[in-house]
Amino acid sequence: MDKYEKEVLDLLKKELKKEVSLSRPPDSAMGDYAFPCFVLAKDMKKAPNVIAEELAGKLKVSGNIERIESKGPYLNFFMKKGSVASDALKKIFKDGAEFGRVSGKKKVVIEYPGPNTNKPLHLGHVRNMALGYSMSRILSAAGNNVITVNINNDRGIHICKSMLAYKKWGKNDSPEKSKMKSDFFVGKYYVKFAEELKKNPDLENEALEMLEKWEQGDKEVVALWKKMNKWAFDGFKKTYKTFDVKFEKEYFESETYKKGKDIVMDGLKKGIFEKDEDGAVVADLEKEGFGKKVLLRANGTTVYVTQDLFLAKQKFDDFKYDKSIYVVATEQNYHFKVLFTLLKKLNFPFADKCHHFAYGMVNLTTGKMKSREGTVVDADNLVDEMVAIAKEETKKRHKDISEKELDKRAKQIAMAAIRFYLLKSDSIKDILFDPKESISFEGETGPYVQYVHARCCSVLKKAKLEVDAKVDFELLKEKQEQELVSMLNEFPSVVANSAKNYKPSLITRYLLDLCQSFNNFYHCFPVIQDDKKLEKARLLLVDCVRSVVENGLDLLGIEAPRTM
RNA sequence: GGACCUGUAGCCUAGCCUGGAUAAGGCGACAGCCUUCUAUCCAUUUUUGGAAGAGAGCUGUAGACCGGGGGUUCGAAUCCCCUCAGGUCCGCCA
Repeated sequence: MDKYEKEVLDLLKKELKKEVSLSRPPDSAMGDYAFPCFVLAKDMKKAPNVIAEELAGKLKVSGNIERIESKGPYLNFFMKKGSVASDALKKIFKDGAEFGRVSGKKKVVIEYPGPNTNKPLHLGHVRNMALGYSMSRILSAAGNNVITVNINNDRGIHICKSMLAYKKWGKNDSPEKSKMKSDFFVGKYYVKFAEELKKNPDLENEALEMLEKWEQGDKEVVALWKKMNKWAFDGFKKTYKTFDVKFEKEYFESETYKKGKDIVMDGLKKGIFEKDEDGAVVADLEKEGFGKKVLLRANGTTVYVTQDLFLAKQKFDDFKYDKSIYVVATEQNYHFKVLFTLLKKLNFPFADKCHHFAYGMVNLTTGKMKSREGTVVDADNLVDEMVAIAKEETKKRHKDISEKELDKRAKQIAMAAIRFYLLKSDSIKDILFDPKESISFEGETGPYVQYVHARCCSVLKKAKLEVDAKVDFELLKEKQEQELVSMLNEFPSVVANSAKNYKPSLITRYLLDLCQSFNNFYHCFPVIQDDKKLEKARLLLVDCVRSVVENGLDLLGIEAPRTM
């Protein structure tokens, strides 16, 4: 709540002797705040529009309130434009990159993207990375100490499948020899396995045998595993660099998959879990609606959820977090519900600090992505393709641009297009990845927002005047200007809301609205002009828009270009 | 069989948590604006047609009884119940 809202509320409270809440009128021309009078109708035994009218007459304007009007059952408050603009723009100008950020000490651990080492990162991981990256920035802006961790699923039957295929058909080939990015090289054999499996179903058993050998520490199998995992990791590293993803700590399933047993045994002792007739340890989650869940197999080995129990505790021991966020697809909703329920049953103090940040699947226009069938868009290929298109578009507009500058701009634009596209809709929803639409540089896209930033920079550069906050704020009296000011003012609460609800899409949405509003203003009124006083005021406004756009894009992991 | 999620103009989405005024944006369609270039002209002006877009611009119009039904409420896209459709999951795989 800002001080203006408080001022209005105080005035109402004084008159009504009770707490009420305000809303926003649908159109800024109808006022800055509105008080719907329905809530008073019963007590006062009067029609809401009568109450509104009476209040409008009774309430005395003061302070920053300019006037009060009744409109039907609503009481609308208009604030003094000059003081709102003065407060907002001065603060934005002064705070710069800090505007919208608050300080705090809470520790948040965020885990993503959790790759499997049997294939390269694909479009699904790209959404994961875009969300994880942006979410960590948003949380950090909202005053959290954010720690990024990654869990590598580097062992298991799926890993053995690509290993087996390489062993059988790889003929000692290597990424270097075949001039392939190393994780793509590994992925090739995962696809190969699936193809061969159709002809020879027995391969499934061979892979299982290999897994057993791996678990027994068979030298040859472990050596192959190390070799192929290194290829996978080397490839991932390059992709992470493209997406600017870094981790404070990495966990490896190969090192933790046997752990968690103690936790389960302890739970068994305390009677939280039970043994079934086959000797497996199970948790009865019928009451919660999750059925019976095996935690230790009859042979005493752990399962997926057991390992995650251990990792949750490990992460807490490592970081003593206030919040632990898992960025994992919605497919695993059930798994995380079970995991968190188990943590609660085990009375871990961090049980209710865990949050599954779920995101929907990315489907292709051609159907569902299946890495086994090779119908995926790989992260690296996607980036390459987008960069190529951005290059072409940029070339069209700048005939004599240097190759180096072109590369830089194209990459900036391509990454913005990808990130923005994946962040703009609610993360819970499945999205359809339409390559054609995603590469469009018109409409609700990252490049559109970037363009506004470039445009602001261009105006500021062309103007001969120095930008400062010593301007006559009363001059910003056009509707478009006031709307911009009030939108800029909202940025901090948008950031807070976005962090609280884990919704990066609120930032994208806000930026689109702001940019549209700015383009409208820019189109209607000249900034650079003979009236230097007005020019100065507008320049400050432009600079504040630029600043907020930059801050907003930063939260999405998108660079704000000075030129495009 | 059970659990969870999603259904909003032709298409893609926002709003749902925290109920409030006319359901907001984008794509596509249609109609315009602005700038430049070009064609028509001896020249100017006007008109018209074409092309490109200010560093990737703007405005307007048409298009939705918010999947359907019921309930709560002064008031429901929003909350509750039922129902239909789509998706995902429910393994001693990870």
